[in-house]
Amino acid sequence: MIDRVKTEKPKRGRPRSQAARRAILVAAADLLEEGGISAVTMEAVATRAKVGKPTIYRSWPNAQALAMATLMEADTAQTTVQESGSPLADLEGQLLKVVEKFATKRGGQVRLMLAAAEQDSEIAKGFRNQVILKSRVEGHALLTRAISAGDIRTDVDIEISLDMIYGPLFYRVLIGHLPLDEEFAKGLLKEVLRGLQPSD
Amino acid sequence: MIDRVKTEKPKRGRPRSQAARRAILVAAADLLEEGGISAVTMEAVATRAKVGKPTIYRSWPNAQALAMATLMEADTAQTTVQESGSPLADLEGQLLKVVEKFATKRGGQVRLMLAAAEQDSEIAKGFRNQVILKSRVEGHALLTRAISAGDIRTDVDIEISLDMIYGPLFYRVLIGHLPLDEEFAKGLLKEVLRGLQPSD
Amino acid sequence: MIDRVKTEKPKRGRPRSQAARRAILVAAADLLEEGGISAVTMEAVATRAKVGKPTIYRSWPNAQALAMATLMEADTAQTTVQESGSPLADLEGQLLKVVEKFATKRGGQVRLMLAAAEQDSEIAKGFRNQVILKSRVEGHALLTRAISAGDIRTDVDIEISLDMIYGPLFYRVLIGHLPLDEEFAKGLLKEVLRGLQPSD
Amino acid sequence: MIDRVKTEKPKRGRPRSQAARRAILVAAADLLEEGGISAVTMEAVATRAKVGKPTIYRSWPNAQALAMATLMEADTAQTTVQESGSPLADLEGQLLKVVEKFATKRGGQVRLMLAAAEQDSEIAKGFRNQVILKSRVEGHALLTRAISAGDIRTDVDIEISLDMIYGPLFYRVLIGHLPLDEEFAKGLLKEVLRGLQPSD
DNA sequence: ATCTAAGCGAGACGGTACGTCACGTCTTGGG
DNA sequence: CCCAAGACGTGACGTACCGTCTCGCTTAGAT
Repeated sequence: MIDRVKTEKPKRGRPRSQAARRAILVAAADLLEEGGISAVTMEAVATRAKVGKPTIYRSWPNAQALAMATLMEADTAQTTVQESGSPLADLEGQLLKVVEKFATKRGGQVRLMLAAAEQDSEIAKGFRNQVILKSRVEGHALLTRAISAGDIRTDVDIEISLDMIYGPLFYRVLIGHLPLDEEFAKGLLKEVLRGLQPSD
Repeated sequence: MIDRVKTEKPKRGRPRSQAARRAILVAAADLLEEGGISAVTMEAVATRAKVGKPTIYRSWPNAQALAMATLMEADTAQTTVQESGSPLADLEGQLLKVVEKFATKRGGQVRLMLAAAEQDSEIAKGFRNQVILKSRVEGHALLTRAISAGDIRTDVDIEISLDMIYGPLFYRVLIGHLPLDEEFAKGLLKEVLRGLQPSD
Repeated sequence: MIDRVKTEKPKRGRPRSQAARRAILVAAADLLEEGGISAVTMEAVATRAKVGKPTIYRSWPNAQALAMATLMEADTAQTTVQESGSPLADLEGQLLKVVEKFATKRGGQVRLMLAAAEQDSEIAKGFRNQVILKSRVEGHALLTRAISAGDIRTDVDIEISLDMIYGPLFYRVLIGHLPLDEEFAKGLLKEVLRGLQPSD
Repeated sequence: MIDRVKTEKPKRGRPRSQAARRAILVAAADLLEEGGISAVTMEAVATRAKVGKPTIYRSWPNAQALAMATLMEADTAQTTVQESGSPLADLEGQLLKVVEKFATKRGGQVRLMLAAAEQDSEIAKGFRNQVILKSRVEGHALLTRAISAGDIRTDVDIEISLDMIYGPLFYRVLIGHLPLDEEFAKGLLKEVLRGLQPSD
């Protein structure tokens, strides 16, 4: 709570209430948990947070944006990566983290209901980038390091490889035809790496 | 336990109008194309199809179900694959068909908005099975044939392999971080097969 | 009470008409009793009477007409008048009968909800004539006889007098500002007659 | 210091729009005039008044209540009586006013369709009190004054007398068996008074 | 120490769509 | 050849949220 940065704006008038913002996000998160994405209505959030609707609209343009923001908020705590060992070991570690994150009901199914959100709005893109593609971006770095380390052929298409790793994860989360668990993640990685490793 | 099959339905009363059913689906499809999933409202469909709302509700329980049914209906026209050549060649052919199907804006983006539908309802499952998993099921057969033909190692995990093939496709469709095109599909298949083929 | 005399023999196809009619009226009467006039819907009657809606429409043009017919039907049993003693005594007797008839909840309040029915349709007029004005017509005869008998002045306006007698009854039934009971009926008649009787 | 009285309601939130309320009542009145009571539908009123349906429901619980309120509103414009002359003369004046009010097609027939409204709801009672019983209450005062003035016997039952005066009026309005006009009102009053006046 | 602009909770506003109900008509197939 | 069953188009119902707009009040930085 430092945030004491000198802002250039004059910023007159009463500042936005941080308490209100927090209450809104908490209320939205509760509703999300209880009734899924469709339960996060402005009316319900306002009532539960004991906040006026305009106060919500001052910070989020519509209900969907608020829901996404709620999901992203809940996601920011999740950062710790281990960073030790070889790149491929790190990759497996990160994959297991992703599995863990999305294997729970509300951590997975519910938040991914949102994956296919209606529009290409800025907030939707932000959601995708932060919640869904973050791991892929991390994987990109790991894969690059693995190439440098000689663990992977130099001629692989990194983008395709990344999709081969992360695509199946979200495929299972979204479609749910088969369970998403550690065993699957490990098997997947093994199978993918078999094709990526140097043949000699 | 199970209801004894007394279901020789007498089928009394006036039968459902096929003309109405067709008009509804056409209207819904048009609206879907024009304004996306959120344009498929019962009111609009009823008006456009010149049909009473109760007539729609008699066949579909809510707007979302109708939208899904519309997508599934449009999907049944899908041509069956060629079935010539080797299993792996057939697999590539089928993959390209899937790409073609989802690469269009309305054929892809729009219909997959629905991928992450709200509930585990029967209709949602049907949608997933028919529209999303159908290709995967076909792929299963092809992969099995490829194993029999000796084109693929006998010890591969078929489920994981299938996810490695189809997962990335839907990953790109849903998240849209990179384009879904023929080149990607071919490169993906090549990379996947490299890991699956016998080492000799 | 028994009208199930010779319905045993099969009729090989044709006239179920009277049974249907009776079933409809019974169902309508039941619904009227249970939920008031607004409960008498064609759908409910058809379902309860196990009769097709068109069968009802064949006999009554709409739901309101059916409801009125139901009320009229129930009213026809009511005929017995005493016809003894002087005209004025008979008048009091008849008045008490009317009070009794409308003092019950469903016999009064409910059926008179209909008094102010929507239109001047033929059926509505019939209802008014039979259920509401029947007693007034009887009263007309009694008053005429009373004049002949010298119990009432010869110069009274009979129509006004009748309205003075029956108007207050329905006024209380409809508006309900004060109870409709024997005491009121007797007091009313006494007061009215005081003005009508010869002054000498 | 000054004890602040806290009796007033805080009355938070945006106040109800009087413009909307007026527009609704005007629209309802117009529809009532044009198509009778059944034309006063929430949809039609909302459309014509350019008002959202919930705005109407915020003030009236259902269509019937709105229709009654419309009639009552239209009734408040009613001119107060003259108040000069003797009580009995005043009574006649008031009676003629009532006749005038209900003799018109829309001022009478239409508004009295409502007399027998479905339920004992608060709004229905209010309607009865204001539109139908108001004149009776005024009549009560006049009759009491007439007794004090010695124009009427002291032993009459006032309630019965009032019903004898006003009952026939509404009887004719509701049932319509005979016309409601000045002549009738005057004749009625004369006949009633004949019984009420002192015999000497 | 005031002024005053912006934020606050509350809630009414005009809308749109919902899903239900009953209407009165039409269309089957079984008795 | 009826007639029960039930689907049809119509249209109003009353509800839920939407996103916007007053209200009368804080609140806190600028005057």
